[in-house]
Amino acid sequence: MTTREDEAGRNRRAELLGIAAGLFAEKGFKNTTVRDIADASGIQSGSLYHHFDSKESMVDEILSTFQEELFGSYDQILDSVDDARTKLERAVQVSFEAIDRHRHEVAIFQNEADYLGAFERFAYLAERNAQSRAVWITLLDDGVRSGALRADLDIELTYRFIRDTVWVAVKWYRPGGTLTHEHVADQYLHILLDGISHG
Amino acid sequence: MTTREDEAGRNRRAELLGIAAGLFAEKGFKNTTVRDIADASGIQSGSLYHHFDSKESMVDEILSTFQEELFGSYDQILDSVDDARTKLERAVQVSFEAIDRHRHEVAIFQNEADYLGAFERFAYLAERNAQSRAVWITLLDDGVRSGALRADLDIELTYRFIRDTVWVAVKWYRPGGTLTHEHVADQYLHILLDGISHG
DNA sequence: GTCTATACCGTGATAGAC
DNA sequence: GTCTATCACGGTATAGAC
Repeated sequence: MTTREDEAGRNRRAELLGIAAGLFAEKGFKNTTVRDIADASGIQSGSLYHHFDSKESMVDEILSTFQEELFGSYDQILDSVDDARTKLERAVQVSFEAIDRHRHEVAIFQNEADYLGAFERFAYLAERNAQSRAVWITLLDDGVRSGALRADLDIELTYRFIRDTVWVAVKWYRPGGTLTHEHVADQYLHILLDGISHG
Repeated sequence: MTTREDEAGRNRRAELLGIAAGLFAEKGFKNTTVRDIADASGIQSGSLYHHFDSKESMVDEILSTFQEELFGSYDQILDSVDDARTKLERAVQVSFEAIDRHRHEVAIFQNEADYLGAFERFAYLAERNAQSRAVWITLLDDGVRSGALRADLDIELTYRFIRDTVWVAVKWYRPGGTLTHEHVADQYLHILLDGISHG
C-alpha cells in the first residue's frame, strides 16, 4: 500500500537530492556545505537531517541510483545482436545521452570519484570503473576482431581516449542549448572513426 | 646582486611551492589545508606564513608561472614557418610534454580553474583560457584552409574534443611509467588525424 | 626560518520544542 | 517536517619568542 504521505515523502526526498546534486556538481562535494543545500531548499540545515543521515548518504544515493541506470543501458547494448561498429556507436550515443539527462550525476562521478573512493562506503565506485573499462575494451576488441576497426589499434590507449573525451564533455555540454546530445555524439563519432585529416 | 641568502630563499620557496602543488593536484585546493602543506614540508603551519601571504598566493604563483612557460611554447609554434599540419602536431606534442613535466600544475588548472576563476585575483585564468582557444582555432582554421584537414569539420567542436582529450590525460598519465609522453602524443595524433575505423 | 600559542570563524551533526 | 540552539572540531591566519 502506498499512502499519500509515503509518496509526498519520496517526492520531497527526490527534490532535495536533486538540489544537492546540482550543488555537488557545481561546487564539489566537500566544498558544498549542508547549509548551502538547506538554503537552496528553503529550509534550515538541521531539517535536512530529518531526511538523510549525513551529507555522505546524500551523495551515495545520488551516485548509486544513477550508475544502476547507466550500466543497465550498457548491458542492453552488449546483449544486443548488432554488429561491432553499431554497438560502439550505440555506447557512445548512450553516454552522451546520460550527460544530457543526468549531467549533475555525471559531473559528480567525474570530479569526486577519486576523493570518495578512499572511503569503504564508496568502494563500489572503483568496481563500477572496472566494469566500465570492461565494456569499452570488449567493444573495441570485437571491433578489431570483426575488421570494423584498424588492426594496429592500441586498445588500452584508445579506450582511455574514448572514455575521457566522452565524459569530459559534461564540463561544457548544456541541455537545451544550441547543440543536441545526438549532434555531439554524431560529430564525435565522425572524428573518432574517420579522423580529421583530409582524404 | 644575488647573495647566498637570496638564493637559499628562492630554493626553499620553490621547494615549498612544489610540495603544495602536489597536494593541490591530489586533493584539490580547498581540500588541502595549510597544515597538510606544513606537515609534508616538515615544518609548522605558522612557519609557512614567513614565505607566503596566504594559501591563495601559493596557488597563484604556481599557476601563473606555469602558464607563462606554456603559452611561450604555443607562441613559438604559431610564429614558426612550419605547415599547418606540422604546427597542429607540434601543439599536441608540446601539450603532452607539459603534462609530463608539469602534471601538478596542469591538474590544478584543470580541476580548480572554475572555482578560482570566481575571484578577481584569478581573472587571468579566464583570459588564458580564451588565449588557448584562440591558438587551437587558428591552427584548425589554417589546417582547413590549406587543405590538410577535412573541409566539413565543425571547428568549434573539434577544438573542444582536442582540448579535452589532451588535458584530461593528466588524470592517468604518469611520468616515468611504461608510456612516454611522445608515444601518447603519437598515438593520439594517429587517432585524431586518421580515425580508428578500418580503411 | 621556525617555533608555540591563540584568535576567530565555518563546519557537520544533534537535541528538543513546535 | 521544520525550527532554534548548541556543540565539538578543524580551518586560516597572526603575534611574538627563539
